[in-house]
Amino acid sequence: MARAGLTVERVVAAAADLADEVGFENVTVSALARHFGVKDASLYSHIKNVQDLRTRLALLAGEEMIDHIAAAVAGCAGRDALAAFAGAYRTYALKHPGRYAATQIRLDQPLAADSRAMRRTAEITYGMLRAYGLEEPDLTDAVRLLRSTFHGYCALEAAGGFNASRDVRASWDKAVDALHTALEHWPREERREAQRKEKSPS
Amino acid sequence: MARAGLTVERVVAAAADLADEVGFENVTVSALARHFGVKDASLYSHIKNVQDLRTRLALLAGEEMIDHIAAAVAGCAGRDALAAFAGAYRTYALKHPGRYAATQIRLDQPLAADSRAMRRTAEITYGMLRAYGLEEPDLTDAVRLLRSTFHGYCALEAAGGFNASRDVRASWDKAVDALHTALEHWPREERREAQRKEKSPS
DNA sequence: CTCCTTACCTAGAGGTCCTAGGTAATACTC
DNA sequence: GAGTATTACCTAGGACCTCTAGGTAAGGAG
Repeated sequence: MARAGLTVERVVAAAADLADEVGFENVTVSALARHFGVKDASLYSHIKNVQDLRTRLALLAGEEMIDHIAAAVAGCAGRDALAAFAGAYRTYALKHPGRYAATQIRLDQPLAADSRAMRRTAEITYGMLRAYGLEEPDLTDAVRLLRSTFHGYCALEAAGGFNASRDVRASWDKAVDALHTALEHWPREERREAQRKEKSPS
Repeated sequence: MARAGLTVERVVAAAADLADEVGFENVTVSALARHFGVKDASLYSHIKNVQDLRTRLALLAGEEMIDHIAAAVAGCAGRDALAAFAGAYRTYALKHPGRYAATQIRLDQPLAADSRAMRRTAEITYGMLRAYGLEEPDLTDAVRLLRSTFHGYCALEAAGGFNASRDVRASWDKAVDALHTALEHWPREERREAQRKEKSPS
């Protein structure tokens, strides 16, 4: 009986491909075993359990995605960096829906939670935003806004949440423009007070 | 043998509560049957299959959520309406994580896809945005931006995606402020051209 | 060529989804 | 209240999934 030559890396890589094909939630040990022409029990010498497989897949996808984004952002600043980041983010999410879904699961192992990919993502995001001259806590607020919008948009688009009446790519570009505007006119305390006074008599 | 008195409505309602307890993806026919003290096969006279159960749950949650939002937005306009919408959205999503997750699944039945809840949500959202004087296609773009940010933020927050270093509620308020700013300074074609000229010599 | 590691196996328990066909509790009719 | 129709709920069983325990054989190291 010829061996399939399984290793953790090959198993996780195959799981990633499978995730992009059939969806992250449909990545099953059995399906993976079928893909290798092997019994499911055989995979348990390489992975601890399904949870373990998914965590490894999430880490792989996280690394891949931030590499992709970092390459796009390199050498850009300000609005260009934002557009590059956004474009690379959406491209990856749409091209690799299963891997992208994997990046969104909660990693309960605290060791995995601050992986290299996590730290790099934070670095690049905060670095990109420094051009807008924000300071804490506004910087964190802005990061959360960007992450939310990017993730929400890609999740909705991938789930078919947008009807086809308007080009989805065009809306994305507009959203990125709007975020750029929001970052440039970031609401600071004095602005908000002023606006509140302005509208209070109404 | 005393009957449990099952009906479709009771089953779906119990599924909704179960979803909020254990998460939408963990709503299973078996668990639901256990909750009623009944064999799983018995539920299949009330629901077609798991997919059917989830679709019904999604429709229920969608109705509930838009009712909650509509009540909050009633009588507000402009920035207040946006804040009320956002607040009600996030409140519901955090209070009913399972139901909220249900609202995000893809409804493949075209009949269910434009349900009453869907149409009401669209009405209320577009109505809220009319105060900003946008026209198509910018209106659709703005709706997509709001949906994305709201959904993304709640999804990330519910998944524990934000660390506790900064108050999550405060970030949310800032994000809503930023969206308001973005809507007021919505990037129109002439603005973008002007900005492009402005920065092109750099 | 032997030994050791390990890739892969069989067997089996337990959970989930779902169908087919049956029994009994309720509601409806007279 | 007796007979009838409806349906809530049952048992039995197949298919697929996760995961454990313990075994066999393929490959490399000496």
